[in-house]
Amino acid sequence: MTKKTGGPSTYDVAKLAGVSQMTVSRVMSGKGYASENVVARVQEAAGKLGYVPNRIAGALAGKKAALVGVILPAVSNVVFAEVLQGLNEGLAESGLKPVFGVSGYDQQEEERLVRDMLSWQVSGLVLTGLEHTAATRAMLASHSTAVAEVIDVDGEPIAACFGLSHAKAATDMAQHLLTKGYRRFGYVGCNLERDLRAGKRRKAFVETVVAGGGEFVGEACDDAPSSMLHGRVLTDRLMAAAERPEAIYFSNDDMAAGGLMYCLANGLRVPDDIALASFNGLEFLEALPLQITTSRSPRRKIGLLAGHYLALRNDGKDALDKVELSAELISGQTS
Amino acid sequence: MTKKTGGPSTYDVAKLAGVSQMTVSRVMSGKGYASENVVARVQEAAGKLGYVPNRIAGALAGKKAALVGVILPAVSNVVFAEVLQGLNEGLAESGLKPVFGVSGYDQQEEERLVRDMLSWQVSGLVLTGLEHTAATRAMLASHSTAVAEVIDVDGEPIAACFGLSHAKAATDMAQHLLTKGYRRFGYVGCNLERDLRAGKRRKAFVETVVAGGGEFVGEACDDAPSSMLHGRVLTDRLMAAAERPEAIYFSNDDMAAGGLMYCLANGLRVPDDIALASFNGLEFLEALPLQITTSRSPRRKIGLLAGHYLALRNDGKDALDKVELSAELISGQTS
DNA sequence: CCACAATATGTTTGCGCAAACATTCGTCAA
DNA sequence: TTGACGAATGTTTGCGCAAACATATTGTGG
Repeated sequence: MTKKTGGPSTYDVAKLAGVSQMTVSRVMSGKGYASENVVARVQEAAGKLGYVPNRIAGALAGKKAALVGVILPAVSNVVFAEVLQGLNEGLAESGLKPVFGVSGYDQQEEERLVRDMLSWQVSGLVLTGLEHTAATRAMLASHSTAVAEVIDVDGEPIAACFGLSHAKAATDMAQHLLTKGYRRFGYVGCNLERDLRAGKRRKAFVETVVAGGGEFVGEACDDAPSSMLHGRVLTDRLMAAAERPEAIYFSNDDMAAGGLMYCLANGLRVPDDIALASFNGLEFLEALPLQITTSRSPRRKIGLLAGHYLALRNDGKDALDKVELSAELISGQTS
Repeated sequence: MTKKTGGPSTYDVAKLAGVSQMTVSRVMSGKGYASENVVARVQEAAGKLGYVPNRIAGALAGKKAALVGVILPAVSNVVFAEVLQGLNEGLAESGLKPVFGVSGYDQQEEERLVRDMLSWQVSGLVLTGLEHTAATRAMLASHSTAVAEVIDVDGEPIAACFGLSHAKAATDMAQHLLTKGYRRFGYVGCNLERDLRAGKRRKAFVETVVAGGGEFVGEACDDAPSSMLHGRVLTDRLMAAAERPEAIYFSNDDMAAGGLMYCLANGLRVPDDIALASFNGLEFLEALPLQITTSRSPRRKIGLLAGHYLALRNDGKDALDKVELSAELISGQTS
């Protein structure tokens, strides 16, 4: 008798097809033997009843769910959407299904989400960055779930790690701008307290320009989430200061695009009056009137590697668990 | 004995705390009575063992999972990120956890995802738009899961529906442009085959301008996903045609921003040479050198309403199940 | 000081499935 | 003809939890 639990079960299908529940289970999963006759009868019965297997029960019986938990700081950012896309591709063959959580760049929230994911018995977990609360690390240590940390490699990974050195990307950019002859630098960014990768880039950038004989003359930052509008406002603020920089490094492309809009709207010549550089290399930059100098992060590739890793680990196989990719510096028209 | 199943169970905690499994269950869920002494002992034991409740088992025993499935066409689009944000807020109190799937604007994929979500026994489902395959509708009809369709209201909802009339938004915009004196119109869009809302806007726009004495002189469309870059390229294509429009309606803000970039880069005066209008009212428009005329869609509100609805339904309560919100026309500097 | 409620705990049961272990049947080589 | 093996199916069991149903153990008013 079909309970109010969400639909027919193997019991109902079995009765209708005149076979045992186990046979239904076998036909549905395609594992084990079944005669063509029985397969046909079971499938017909299942179709007639609108049977959908209960994976909750399947996961409980099989002791693990074909789920991977993915915890991202934000979804409004295309960067993470692209990581996700790569992950989906990397996972596609494996039957693993990604389940998302959004931490809002908050380690406490991340901890909550990790606990949640573990409680769903996920067979793999994707985390952003290498910084987590002690409790998060403890939980992960005591569970055997495979963990892949993505985006960043500057730190101590828990286990597998796929990303790039943000410090290096910023250092390269600083070097590039120094080589171009710029000496007086500014920085525009936001969400630095929470977006640790952006913080690492800022730090490396400042250190490199100073070490290279440049001068760091000022910055405009705040804690709001990054956006084009914010980039425009903060660039305005920075340029209003007594000492104007010759070149500005932005926390990311959105902010830099806002900076460019500020320049366009205020008649500043780029790069003669002010040079602009940023990080990510998102596609929308190509739509702007000037190509912004930036570093392209291998976002899709990162997701793909993480997906492959978790798929292999799920099959009990070992897999390449540390890959440092590099960001490609794109010299545009704004520097 | 802790099996290799992913950690300690209530059994282990119970033994360590010297109580029954049921008492552990009660302490963990906070339901039912428990003395302070026992609560403390159980929590200590749970902490010591790193116990994380197995919600798979809980869901099976309780006959339903505290999950809501959310199927969106894309995550790279801020629109959906904002809907998601509202949904999270609407769901926050309820203990329901959203699980996402991305359909890529493909109804077949949506069908697969719905099946998947149902197999996880979700207690609610959020779908985008009102168009689904027959099989999807059949599945939903035979399961008792609450369903909320969001974004669009132009059609026959399965059950609950929270969104806006895209036809009306486009009609309003057409009227607005007619009132402003424009008579020769063009359209730039993409992904129309799949993004049915965009298609509805286009159709209503064309009909309204023609009915209002205007002329529809041409359009540039293709099947790629929408992006600023694409908007720029397609605007170029449209403007290269023999008969140039006085005003262009874009499928959305990204495309329109691309159009604006085209104009800036090619020295076209906006709105004198060409007027631009679009749909969504995303924040990034405020960063652009000119405010683009657009309609603001109540994205967060839509998510919030859907979240509240599903939370109430999950508690067995009835809830407001149809809300048509309206898009606010924002008259910018590009028309 | 008892009756009865409120509180505090324990025991049994079953959710739906699949692993593990039977059992039946047919086929083919010896 | 037999028996041995694989193919095809059935039966039993338990995953971890929580609902349902006991059974103590307190406290409180009459």
